[in-house]
Amino acid sequence: MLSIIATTAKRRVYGRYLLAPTIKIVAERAGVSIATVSRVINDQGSFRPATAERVQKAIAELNFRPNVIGRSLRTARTRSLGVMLPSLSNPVFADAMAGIQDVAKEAGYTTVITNTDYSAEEELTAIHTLLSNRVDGLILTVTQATDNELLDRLDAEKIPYVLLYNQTERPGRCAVSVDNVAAAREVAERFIGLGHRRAGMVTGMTAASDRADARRRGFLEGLRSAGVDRAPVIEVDFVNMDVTEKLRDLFADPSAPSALFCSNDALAIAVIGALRTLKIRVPEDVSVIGFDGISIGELIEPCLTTVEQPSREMGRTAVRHLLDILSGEATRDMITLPHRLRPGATTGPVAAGPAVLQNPRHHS
Amino acid sequence: MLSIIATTAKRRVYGRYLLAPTIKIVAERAGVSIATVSRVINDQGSFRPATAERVQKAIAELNFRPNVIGRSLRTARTRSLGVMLPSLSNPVFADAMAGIQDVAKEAGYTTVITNTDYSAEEELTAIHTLLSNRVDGLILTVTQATDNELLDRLDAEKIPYVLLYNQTERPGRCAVSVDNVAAAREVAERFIGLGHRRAGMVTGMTAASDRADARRRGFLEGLRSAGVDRAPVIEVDFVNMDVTEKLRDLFADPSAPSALFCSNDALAIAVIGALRTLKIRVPEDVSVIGFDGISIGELIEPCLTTVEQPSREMGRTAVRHLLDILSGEATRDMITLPHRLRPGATTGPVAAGPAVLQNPRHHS
DNA sequence: CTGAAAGCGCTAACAT
DNA sequence: ATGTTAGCGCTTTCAG
Repeated sequence: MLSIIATTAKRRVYGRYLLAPTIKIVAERAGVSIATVSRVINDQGSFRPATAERVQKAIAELNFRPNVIGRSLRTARTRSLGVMLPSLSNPVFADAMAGIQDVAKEAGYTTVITNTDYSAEEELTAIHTLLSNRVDGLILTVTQATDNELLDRLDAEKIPYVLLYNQTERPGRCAVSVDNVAAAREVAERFIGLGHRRAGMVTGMTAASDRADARRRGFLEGLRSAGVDRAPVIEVDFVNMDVTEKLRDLFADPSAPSALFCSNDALAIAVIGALRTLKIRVPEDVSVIGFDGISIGELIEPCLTTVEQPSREMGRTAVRHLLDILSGEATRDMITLPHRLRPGATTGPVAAGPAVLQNPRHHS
Repeated sequence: MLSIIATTAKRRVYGRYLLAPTIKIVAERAGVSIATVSRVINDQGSFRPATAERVQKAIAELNFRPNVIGRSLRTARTRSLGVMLPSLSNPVFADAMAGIQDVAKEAGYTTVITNTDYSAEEELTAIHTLLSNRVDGLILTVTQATDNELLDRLDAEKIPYVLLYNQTERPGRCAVSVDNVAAAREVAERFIGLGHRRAGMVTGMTAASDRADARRRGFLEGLRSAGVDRAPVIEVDFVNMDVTEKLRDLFADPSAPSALFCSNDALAIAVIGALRTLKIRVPEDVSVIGFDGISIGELIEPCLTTVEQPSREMGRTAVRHLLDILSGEATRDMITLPHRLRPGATTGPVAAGPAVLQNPRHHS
């Protein structure tokens, strides 16, 4: 099966593919031992400049690239990081990934990436894959960080990881996020400040996102502090996009909200689109605030009011923290980065009359 | 330095980290040889069901994950694919990456990802990294695919790769893309059909993108076929965003274009923003067409007219093709996927009067 | 059906 | 300053 035909020492063939030169080939060509080649490659130990030169020459001529597989097997380190994110289609995660790469590349680490499509089940297989590949550490966004068997197992096995976007009070479980609860509270305060008394929330499946849940809690808390005790919260599965129907039902009610907080920007944009379909004007009839601060939000019309989180910087921070942990230089703690309520044009004062649909089912 | 303390056979420690169990530990626990464990893991060769059961039990109890590093070293295959893209911040590449992952994951391949920030120099180091990691194949978007030493070297070393987005006539250099020239020609025809005679193009650095160059050629060709021989082409470095100044100069001319083709959507969106700053209305004063079909385009106001390319499907196709090549089942050829001129609201008939700035420098 | 053993490419301890 | 050698975890002949 494995047909390695050594035509010459330099051109080894595996099936139809050329096999890359090894350290041994380099050693032969340079007339030194493989140990010396290794020393030169890694610039450690001692060797004469002249020797190094011969080795470098052989390396260049052979187009030799050290096989990190061999190195990893020997050193029990791969200099690679495993990244698990829900999706790359949502710019908030793509931006975070860009930040992750910024720092990882800089530090000489490779990134292996997996996505879960927001499924807790996929998380299991994704992590399994990453760990089979013996990544040195993990950057993870999980559906739920507080009661999570998977994370418990990582803890038990002492596998270094940093959560990204997730927020948890579990001691020793380190994460990089904004303060979702506080941010959502500010959103409520903003609505109240604009005179809204009937405010609601549209959230993705809270079961699939502890962030969404934290934002809901903060929002309701904020409303409550202002004496608003009841607020409709609708959960939409925006993969299947039943947003319009859910909103149609919501606004059929005469006491429908005059302000909507959406648990993320992608959702907010979908909501604004749905409201347009329902002939409900933003912000004249209903104010909308999103969460994430993806750059699209600034480009749509009207420009989206949102809670901005520094996604790229969060990615960078997560890797820095992970690398600190790997080098034993860090205590495992939570890092909270500052958010910012970014003003836009989807928010305004309460409308004179209610935004209720007269005959909801008749609107297309 | 390397302090492996074997407290028991099951809990080996490296520094402060637990070392994962090996096939040898599993073998001891199951009372078989490592060869048998290997057979069971890979379900090949023959073994008694009862034996397999004991092995599986040991695997489960130890939470054993086969070390793919060891496997890769032995088999000279990693079941990983290297992906090199200019950036993940541009949704067009993030979408392609999502497609890449769809198929790679399905086929049991891991993806290692690197980005080049549109720099040809970074391409060298990125590929070096990927190849040092001995990925089985590469998916690449390069600045320039036709005269490219790097690709020549990959060819010489018989390293399997598939280009994505790049389009080249070089035989044997396989790539997945749309027909950029034809698509751009259609854009010109559309403008002509709307009555535009003065059409221009805004393009990213063509040196950094053979796609941009192909689109420019097709566009000019299309105009020429309609008897329009001169068209301004302005190149902008949209990383540094000098778009507004460049456009201000362009529209200072009384014979300024009434239609602009932008070489990609991110640029088109920036151009529309800049035009707004300059008080030039889209589409009343100037029509705009982009390229890519990123989903943001449909959300901005006015909704962007653009050439849609099936990014996610392109990513999927690239991986499928690469896997075919890896298994020797494919000829190395180009795959052209269909594009589609997606209608939007940024295009309209020629305005009555010219869109020339009266006193350009005085506009903010 | 199972085990013993070689060896993938590399690093690092130990010689010299 | 350099060479020799063991062995990282695994697959795969080759024996039995």
